[in-house]
Amino acid sequence: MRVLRLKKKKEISGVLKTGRRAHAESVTIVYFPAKETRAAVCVGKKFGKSVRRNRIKRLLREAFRTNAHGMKPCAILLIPKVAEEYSYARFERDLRKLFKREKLFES
RNA sequence: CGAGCGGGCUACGCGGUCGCGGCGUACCUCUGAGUACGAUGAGGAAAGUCCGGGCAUCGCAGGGCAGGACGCCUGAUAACGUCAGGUGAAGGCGACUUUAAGGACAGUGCAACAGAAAUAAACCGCCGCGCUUUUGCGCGGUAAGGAUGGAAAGGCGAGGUAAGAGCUCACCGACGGGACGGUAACGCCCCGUGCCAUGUAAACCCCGUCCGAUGCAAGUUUGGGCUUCGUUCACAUAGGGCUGCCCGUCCGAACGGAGCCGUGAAUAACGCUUGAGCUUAUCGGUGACGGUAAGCCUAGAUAAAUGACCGCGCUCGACAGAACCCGGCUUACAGGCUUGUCUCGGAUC
RNA sequence: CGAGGCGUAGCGCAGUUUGGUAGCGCGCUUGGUUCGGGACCAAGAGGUCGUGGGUUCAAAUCCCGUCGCCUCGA
Repeated sequence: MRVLRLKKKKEISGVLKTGRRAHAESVTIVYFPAKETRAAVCVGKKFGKSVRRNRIKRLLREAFRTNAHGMKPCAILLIPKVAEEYSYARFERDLRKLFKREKLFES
């Protein structure tokens, strides 16, 4: 399935204001119920140079994409935490944990 | 064999599954977009933004001052602060490397401390004369020696002298003139001048050359109509425009606020990738580079696309991600491959 | 994309224009004063001048490169 992206600044700041937060070891999510599932990844300058930032975005995006099946539709922000090392396995594990805890799966 | 020097190339590869950007074709359609297939999709530095240009706009912008950049010569180039070939200088046994390398009789400034003296001369010395004659004092000559300093009046040897001194001579250096070679920087040879005068222009400056400003968030198109108010100006003055200023020149209109309806508004499209383009061959040139022919089309996103997992191989993979586009410079970088009538040392024939 | 500024002792700043000695305040150490502490007085320590080159006899200062931080404009 295709994951829609969350683009507009208004929408993002809206989610940040009114959304619900949940934290894990490697990532924080902020979400708000919506008509369709739309996601955005936030990686600022503090994470390093562009190659490093791109790497984080790709890992996180991929982890979200492969685990977003059967989710309740919502607008969601994915915010990684600053760390020495980033791996796909850790992002995937933490995202699954968060989705379960917040009961975002429909079934 | 060892140690070097110079140049060039490359930047993990292959296969499978899932996924992303734009493109083409086909299909469906609720006109929002979607589905399938196909080919395609980051770099040598994409980086830093240090230079140069294209392109765009500012009413095509002429002159002067100010300001900035550059600075051996010749060439290459669209242009350059870049590159190539040379000259001089410095370093290295050498291959070779480095070089902001115009001007200090146009002027101004600075040279701390030390030292007698820093652009001007005599502290200790040395020598002569006079006095005294144990020491020494005075006058004069001198710049060889000592001491200070980054720098002390060309260097070194010989002659010469009371002691000395380019005072004289040879060699080297400097300056001036001439011949020859070279497009030139300059080289080399000959002759002359005993050489009245330091360093610093990455101090101000002088000379020569060049520079209009702003930058793709440039800019173009679409999206709007009505009412009302205000400011400046149309003889001159004044006002306005692309830079700090002045002169010249151009303009007849330009700008701003409020309300109503309408409204996607850091929005959509264009700019946006065919270009001083790339590859191969060949010709000219020492070379940078240029000419000709054939072939090729090779990212174009806009919160921003290259990833994840599995398998195999090896040397176990560095620095690092296009954002208008080119030419350079600078900086970062695991390694691997390759090359030379190249250099030095050792051994052997 | 473009423009500008800063980096000096543990902290906050002078010194850079015009090159020769790095200084001020707070803090620190030692001594004095006090019954003791504070305040005060006296003495002292402490700086690769962000970093790598260059110019110069000599560089915190002049020039070039580079690193980090901050601010501003579109």
